[in-house]
Amino acid sequence: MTLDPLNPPMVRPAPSAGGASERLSLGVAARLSRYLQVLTQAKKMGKETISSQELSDYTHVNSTQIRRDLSGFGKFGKRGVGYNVESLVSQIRKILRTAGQHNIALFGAGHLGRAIAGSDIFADHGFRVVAIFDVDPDKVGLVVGAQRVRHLDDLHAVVEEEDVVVGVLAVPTADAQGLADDLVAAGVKIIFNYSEALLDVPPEVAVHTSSPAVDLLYALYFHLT
Amino acid sequence: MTLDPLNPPMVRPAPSAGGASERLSLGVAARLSRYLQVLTQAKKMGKETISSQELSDYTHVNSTQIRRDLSGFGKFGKRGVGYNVESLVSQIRKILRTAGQHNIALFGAGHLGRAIAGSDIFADHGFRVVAIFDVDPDKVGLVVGAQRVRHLDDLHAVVEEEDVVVGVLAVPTADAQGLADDLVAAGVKIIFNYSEALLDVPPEVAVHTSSPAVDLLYALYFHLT
DNA sequence: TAGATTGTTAATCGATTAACAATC
DNA sequence: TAGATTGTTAATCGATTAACAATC
Repeated sequence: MTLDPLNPPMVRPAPSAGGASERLSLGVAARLSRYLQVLTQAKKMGKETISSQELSDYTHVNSTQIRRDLSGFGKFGKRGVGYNVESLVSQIRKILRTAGQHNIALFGAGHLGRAIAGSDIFADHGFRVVAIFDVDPDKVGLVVGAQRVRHLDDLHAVVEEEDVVVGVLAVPTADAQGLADDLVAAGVKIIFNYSEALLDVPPEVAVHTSSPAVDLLYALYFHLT
Repeated sequence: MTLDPLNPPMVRPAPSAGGASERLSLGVAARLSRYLQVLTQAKKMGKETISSQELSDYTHVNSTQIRRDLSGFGKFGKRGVGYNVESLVSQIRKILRTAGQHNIALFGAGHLGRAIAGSDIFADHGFRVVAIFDVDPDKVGLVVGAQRVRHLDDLHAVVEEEDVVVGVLAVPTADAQGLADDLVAAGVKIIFNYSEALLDVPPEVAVHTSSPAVDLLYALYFHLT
């Protein structure tokens, strides 16, 4: 990336959070999120500092690029030492503007839904499951994780009252599109899809589909060749 | 809204063997895998042809790039019509050299393990769960999906007899590194990690860590800005 | 034919890397 | 100091895109 002042780089230094800066490029935002994952776990394990080389070992992003991604926003590291894990976590959270608490509505109280509700993989990054829904009336009322399973009729009220920003679909493929429609109608703009369905949603809604098999195919290709 | 910039999977490519045919670049292999996911589902839904624009809508990969990725390997499309779904699936499988059957050993018979064993998300792409392991002696012997849960002592024998190429870790974070070590010792070269652990493995072993929270952070960034 | 969509080119943009001075 | 690691530059390589002729 050039530093030509006439051509503002995509990654513009964000002067001490709060100042409006340009939107990050897709690649930078994706990489910063990845660094955050590793840093969060490293912090849990009691690691206090981490070098760009160590981050590279875990993320498979080139270490020069890591330093470059970070130095665009400030001088977070100490030469000869590395980066302070805890402070880097909060710096990146600030850059990504995802420092707060974000509420999730979970759909599906089957095995996958229970696994998600019982995991802290979301909680560690500030996401909280505030409601669990299931279409099966037999499951409504059961307690899963810290939540009682609710009926779909409550969706609109819950989204409004709890400020739900993400809907997670842990349901059979056949049910996914209908629930996506409900979420869109309730005003939720981000859908995380664990089913295999190809969801059709309005352009302003973001869908992320989990695809472990795709990741495996990819890994396999490099293993076989 | 564009969601995924093709999150480069966290995979460590095995060191390239001598010369041989040109290996696909990381990006091309990742994108082809994604096309395969959409095509597989489109095929299930009875779709016979698909245009690069439709593929783009579902993968968020630019349609020109899709045509370019594909045309590098042959003229698979019909102008004015699009691509035949079924034939494109088999062409891409050939390109990725993952057309056969690949055997998986699954670790963890908890909610996540059961969800995986009961899903056809892997089966649709030629991956078959041939064994389930759990460290909990109380779970050994239970039937999950089509498998009886086994004791870890059987690992070496199963890997050899069943030609296991992938180990999937659906276990608590604290157990993941130990099992990764066992898998490496048994000769498995690809590990799919659903825990939060940062796994240390030899360079020839590929680790993919599932990180839904990272994907959500990324989606959230573009939602908020 | 008319409309749609592929295959391909050329230009631009972003990622990657080696190298190294700065400095902890 | 000596060793380590950041921050930064400059050069290269590969990815991405708009545009459009070819053609179904």
